[in-house]
Amino acid sequence: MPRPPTMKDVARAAGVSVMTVSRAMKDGGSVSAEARARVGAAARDLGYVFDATAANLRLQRTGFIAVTVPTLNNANFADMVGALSRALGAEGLQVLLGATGYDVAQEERLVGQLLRRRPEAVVLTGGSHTAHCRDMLAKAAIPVIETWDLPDEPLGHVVGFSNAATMEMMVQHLTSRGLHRIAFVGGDTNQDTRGADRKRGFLAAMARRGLAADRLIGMGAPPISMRQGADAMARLLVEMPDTQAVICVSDLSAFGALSACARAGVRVPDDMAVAGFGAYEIASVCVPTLTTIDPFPSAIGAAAARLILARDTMDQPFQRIEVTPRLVIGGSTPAR
Amino acid sequence: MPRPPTMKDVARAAGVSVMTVSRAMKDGGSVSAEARARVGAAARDLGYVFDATAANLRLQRTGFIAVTVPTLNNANFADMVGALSRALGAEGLQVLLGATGYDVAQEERLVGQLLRRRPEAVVLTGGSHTAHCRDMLAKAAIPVIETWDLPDEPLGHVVGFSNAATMEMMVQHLTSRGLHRIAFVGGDTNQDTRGADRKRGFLAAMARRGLAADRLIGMGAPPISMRQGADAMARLLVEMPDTQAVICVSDLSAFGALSACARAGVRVPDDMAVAGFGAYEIASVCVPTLTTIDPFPSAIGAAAARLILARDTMDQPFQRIEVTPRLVIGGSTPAR
DNA sequence: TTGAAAGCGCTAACAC
DNA sequence: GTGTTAGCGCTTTCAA
Repeated sequence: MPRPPTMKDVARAAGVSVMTVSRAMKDGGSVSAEARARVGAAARDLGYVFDATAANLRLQRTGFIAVTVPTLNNANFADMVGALSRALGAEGLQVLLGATGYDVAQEERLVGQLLRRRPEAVVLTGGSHTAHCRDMLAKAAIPVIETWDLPDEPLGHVVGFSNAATMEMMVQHLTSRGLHRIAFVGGDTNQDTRGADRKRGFLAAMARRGLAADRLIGMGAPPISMRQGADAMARLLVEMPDTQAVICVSDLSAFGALSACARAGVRVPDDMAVAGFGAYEIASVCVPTLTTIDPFPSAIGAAAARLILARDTMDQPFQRIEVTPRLVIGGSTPAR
Repeated sequence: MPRPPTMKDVARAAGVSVMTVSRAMKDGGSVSAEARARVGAAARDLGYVFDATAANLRLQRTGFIAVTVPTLNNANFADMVGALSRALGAEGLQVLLGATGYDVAQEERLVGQLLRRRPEAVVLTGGSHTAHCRDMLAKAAIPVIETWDLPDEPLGHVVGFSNAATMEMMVQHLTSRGLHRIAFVGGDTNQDTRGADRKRGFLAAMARRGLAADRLIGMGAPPISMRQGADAMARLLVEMPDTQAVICVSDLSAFGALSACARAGVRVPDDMAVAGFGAYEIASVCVPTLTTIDPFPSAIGAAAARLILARDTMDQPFQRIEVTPRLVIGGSTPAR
């Protein structure tokens, strides 16, 4: 298998020096129209493909932005990455994506791998990381952006929101409808730190109102699936049948809960109110529609992209951008 | 901002040559235990991070596998990429991911960008590409794997299935239940070529049985959303109320159709049968569960990974691996 | 406008 | 076991 042609090959074919080829590959280079044409023709003939690796080494700029998400298989994270990727791609930057599986140890490994590629910035989901991971990121001396969270001790920039505060909004909504016996369905590990934050927010919001927050259904390790949401609701209907409302850690589990109600002949919202998180498409299509929280994933991605693209002009101060989530009231909680 | 430390810096600090550092960074290198320890300590002190870019240039191996999908925001593609990424990551290969937006022109641009990174193989979704895209891939002289399809003129390896044939399975299922007035809901462009293939397969299957296939609802450009599925069903109920069954291009639109039936008081499957494609989680959770086709996305990803990892040992012949989809009968079509 | 030389950080090959 | 040399493909710098 012959090795792919290099600039040297193109130069020889075009009868010019490699430098002229290099200049001709760029837009602005000062090259005579004739030389440029000859180079273009030679490159086409040879099937020349520019080698970004070599250019990166010389320029000490890779054009990579490392991004970690808990999982690819989640519309919220996919939306964020999509928005980020589009905005960065327009400026010639490329996303280098990795999934942590909701596990800080795997995040640490992943970040280590990604840093070897010399990314120009790192975008992380969440604000919880191992000590070694924090250390690596600090030493990398590149912009770090934590998202989907408002960490107390951020590594750098932050684009996020308070997961706990969203539950205050939701509990407020439910109690305003006269519902007080409220359950929470989520994971029973702290692996999904944002989910755990929402559970904490739920507990705090209930405590603030003097309501008992002892209806907690833990469904194992994240991500909590639709099926697990359905199972949780089935358990709840048996074990705590006087429950009036259920807040689920995500719309996916909330939809599962909704389905379990449908199967059990429990009317939503009359017999049971159901709320989710995430404003996934399903929330606006299912019957009844789901009351949920929209965290504006693509706004988070777009804001992160803006921070990255502005890194040269306004380098120093760490930004803390809050993207305020919105309560979306659907048919799964009672009308006023 | 100080430049990150290089092997030279580590070598100086450890009192050895760069070559010894290089050897100490690998597992197998022949380095004395003492030197290895000194290098390790120096590297830790300096916060040294191995520069994969430079090593790649020297080794002429990047460790990148380029992967294109229509969109990240799709559980089927996310599953495929996840399986691929896990299998490749275990061997030190990294996925370089890009989204085409269901657009061959954008795929062409994307492939051009990705090839500049010198990937060691390319995994594409689908078998339709622009002429220039095919040309670039042919000239790149690296393994190319097309997935989710069985192209007539593949570029290289293939891991997929016949989208058209899945619709034969589905039409067979519906007619065996005595349903003959069957509609198809999908896009009305050819951008989603796999969706278009399924529509062709539907038309052929109907023709084969002498059934009229004139109940086609086109909902615009892909991806067809849950909402569009709901809108399509709403239209169908008005415009062709005697329709007995609807096949939707994906489970997402099928779920939308299901919701529209629920809203309209149409009983599924008694008054209307609904079928989807993809075996998304929602299909097994919604009420009733959806009859669908499981294309085994992670099997596709795993098979592609195997082809890539075996590229050295069994280089030449192009493989054509069929991952046979399975009909999953749910409650949205009538029991026998 | 064009070219020659030097070097980005790393490693294969070959000394010793 | 360790060091020296050369060079991967590109671009900056400087000279013509």
